[in-house]
Amino acid sequence: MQITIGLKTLLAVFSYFHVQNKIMAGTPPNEFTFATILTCCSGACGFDRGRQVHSLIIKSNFESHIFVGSSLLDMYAKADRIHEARSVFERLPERDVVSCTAIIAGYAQLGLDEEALELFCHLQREGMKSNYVTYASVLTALSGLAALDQGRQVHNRVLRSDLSSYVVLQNSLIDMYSKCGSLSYARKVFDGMPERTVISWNAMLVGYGKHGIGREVIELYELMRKDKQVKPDSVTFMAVLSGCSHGGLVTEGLNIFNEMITDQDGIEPEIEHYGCVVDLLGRAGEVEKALTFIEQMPFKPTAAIWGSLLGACRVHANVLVGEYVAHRLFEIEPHNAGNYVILSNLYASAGRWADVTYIRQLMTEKSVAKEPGRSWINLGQTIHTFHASDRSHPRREEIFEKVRELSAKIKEAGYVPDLSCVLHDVDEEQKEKILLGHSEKLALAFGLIGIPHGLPIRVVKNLRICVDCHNFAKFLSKAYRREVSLRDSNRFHHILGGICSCGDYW
DNA sequence: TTAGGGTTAG
Repeated sequence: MQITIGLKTLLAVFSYFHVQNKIMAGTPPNEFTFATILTCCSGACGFDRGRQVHSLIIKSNFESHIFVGSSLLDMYAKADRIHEARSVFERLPERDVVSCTAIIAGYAQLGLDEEALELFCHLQREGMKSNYVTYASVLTALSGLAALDQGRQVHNRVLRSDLSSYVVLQNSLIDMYSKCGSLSYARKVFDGMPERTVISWNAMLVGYGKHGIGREVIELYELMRKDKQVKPDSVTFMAVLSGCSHGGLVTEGLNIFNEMITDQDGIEPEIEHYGCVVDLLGRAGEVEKALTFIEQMPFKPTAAIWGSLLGACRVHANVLVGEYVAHRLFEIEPHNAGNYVILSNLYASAGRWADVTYIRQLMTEKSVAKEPGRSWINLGQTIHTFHASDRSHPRREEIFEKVRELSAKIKEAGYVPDLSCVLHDVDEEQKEKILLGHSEKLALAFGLIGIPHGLPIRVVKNLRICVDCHNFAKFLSKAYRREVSLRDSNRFHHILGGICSCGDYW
């Protein structure tokens, strides 16, 4: 990988000077030269060079050439300059499937999913033809949004096109369905595939893992071992180990890790696999064992690994190890608010309020800000997004009324607001008000209003779900006899009858 | 000559 980037950069520099020399020698570069050179300027490191090439392109009057323009906008998109990319796209006198796909993919790859979807729909209305790259790109955006209805529509379009047998597209569909919360559709696509690549298997395994269905992970993995067409790779093991961890299959996970250690498949465990084992041990409450494991592994622990163990310490209320781990984590990630929040929750669970206050002060001192939490819910074709205490929704009065009604009803059933989830230094009444305004609760209340009984309420959150909101959703599912599916930044929580598929560990 | 393919531990 390192070599590839090195070569690419080298090639970019070479091509650049080659072009410059040609110009100086009186041989002007043409559309072929520019389109090629730009593909070597991708990413942040090639951006300066790319911009220089752009000015040459303008001087040579090639900016509106379709191939040159497509590479140019792709170069900007890959350097995280989506506005520049869009403006190149808008200036193109004619568009084709490649230029349209490049800009849609640009938005999707930067996580600007709504913009990607909007543009896809707009260009389709204008008569854009899609090919498999276009569909794969829009499916990525739909996965990010968890927009199941639109995902199914795109699937239907794919089925009506002559692209439906593309393995790549089917892999995208598996991923889209699983990220949109529908494992059964994902499995349908998987089962219907005449041939599968290792990616197809991995996508399905990751799906089961994220949904916490450990048994299916193991069953599918065993099925994969019997399939002579395909061999597991490093990602397969990651998917299986993580699936075991999320699904609570500790022994199975450890066995599979040992199989890797004994090198049965020629795939050496990487730091990520060690990370999965830390998670596996931590989840099982073996926090000290996990710490020893970290100290003995042949890699320097990353923030992800310490983060996993800190999460385990929070769940199992191990303040001693938690404090140690948090400080290792603060050394690596001093500005990640999530870590401070978990340590604060850990202190709160142990009733160490002075330490909770200290963490809050520390966050202020270091000006660590929490990334704003955001939840959304799809109703038909529309995505409704909520921020904390969001009053921008046209049906806000109804929504806030529903949250209050909900809260009162589940309190009767035993729900107690977990005030330790509020880091602001305010009185208890205020804390409860802040908690009730959490974006997940607004989205859940809106789902309860808008989604007919009998259908699951599917909510997506951009961060890890908060402890109080998780508890709230559990009580809601029982009191209103509703199935709740919550996707957070980590995994799915399927909540039914007051019980969550994550086993309260996340 | 242009987009480019899907899966990755907290």
